[in-house]
Amino acid sequence: MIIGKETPVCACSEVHEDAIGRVRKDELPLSQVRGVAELFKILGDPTRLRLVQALSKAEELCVCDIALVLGMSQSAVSHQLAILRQARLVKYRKDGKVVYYSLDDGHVASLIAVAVEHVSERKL
Amino acid sequence: MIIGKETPVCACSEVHEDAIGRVRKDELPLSQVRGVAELFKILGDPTRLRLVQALSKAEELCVCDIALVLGMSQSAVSHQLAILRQARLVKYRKDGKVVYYSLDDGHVASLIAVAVEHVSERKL
DNA sequence: GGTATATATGAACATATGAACATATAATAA
DNA sequence: TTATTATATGTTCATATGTTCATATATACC
Repeated sequence: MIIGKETPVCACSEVHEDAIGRVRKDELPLSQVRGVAELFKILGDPTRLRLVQALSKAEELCVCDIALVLGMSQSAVSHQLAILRQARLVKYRKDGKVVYYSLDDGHVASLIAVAVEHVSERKL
Repeated sequence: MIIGKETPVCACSEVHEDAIGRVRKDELPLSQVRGVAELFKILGDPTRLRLVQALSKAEELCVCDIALVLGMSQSAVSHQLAILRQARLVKYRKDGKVVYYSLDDGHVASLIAVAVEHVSERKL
């Protein structure tokens, strides 16, 4: 097996140069790959997915609302919101003691829509 | 804090009934939420993302090709392919000793495209 | 000031995850 | 048959993750 471009580790002869060339032509820069992977990873948790989904339906929700809708503790919700905040998937607005969260971007909702469609269309 | 619909755990009075009602109206069934989350989770790893991305550029690639392009060991590639297979994101075709993998579905490629767009458009 | 409420954060814990290594399977060739 | 090649799988290990509990911060009210 050949690791990377230089180090020969195996004698794998089944290499398809043309296909490999096509793939190498438009590889995403690693920074983008990492960014995209992180986005998917964040959405790859049922709790956060439901949270984002809830926010996409309501204009905005306070932490208390979210905890109620998702049936989770305030602490758990707050932790997840912190993660979504760091990834800038949500934005927030403070009104007195209450903090209202909303989606920061429409892209995320459409991402989920495409994913739902894909999952729904699966033939068993 | 109120957990679920019944159990009062806190005296949170900042509940917005109307917004909550709207959210509850079209909640995704849990099975779909899980399915979508799993899809995102699988794509939420830089290695697998690069793998899928590579497959979306080439028609098909053998395991050896993938290992070469991604600079990984055959074993690591095979493990990741097993995960993608289980999730039915890829399909394969055997030709003698060689196994050729390809994307099972165009949706996945477009999912990634949307995500790339989202990540790219981020203002710093 | 002090108290209550809404949210945030830190620590601890159990579980999940990805990589590395060794080994197993399957197919071809000799 | 044995040897070789391409791929698959099992195991181990270090690390990451989500939740819970306890506590901290911030704002409003008395």
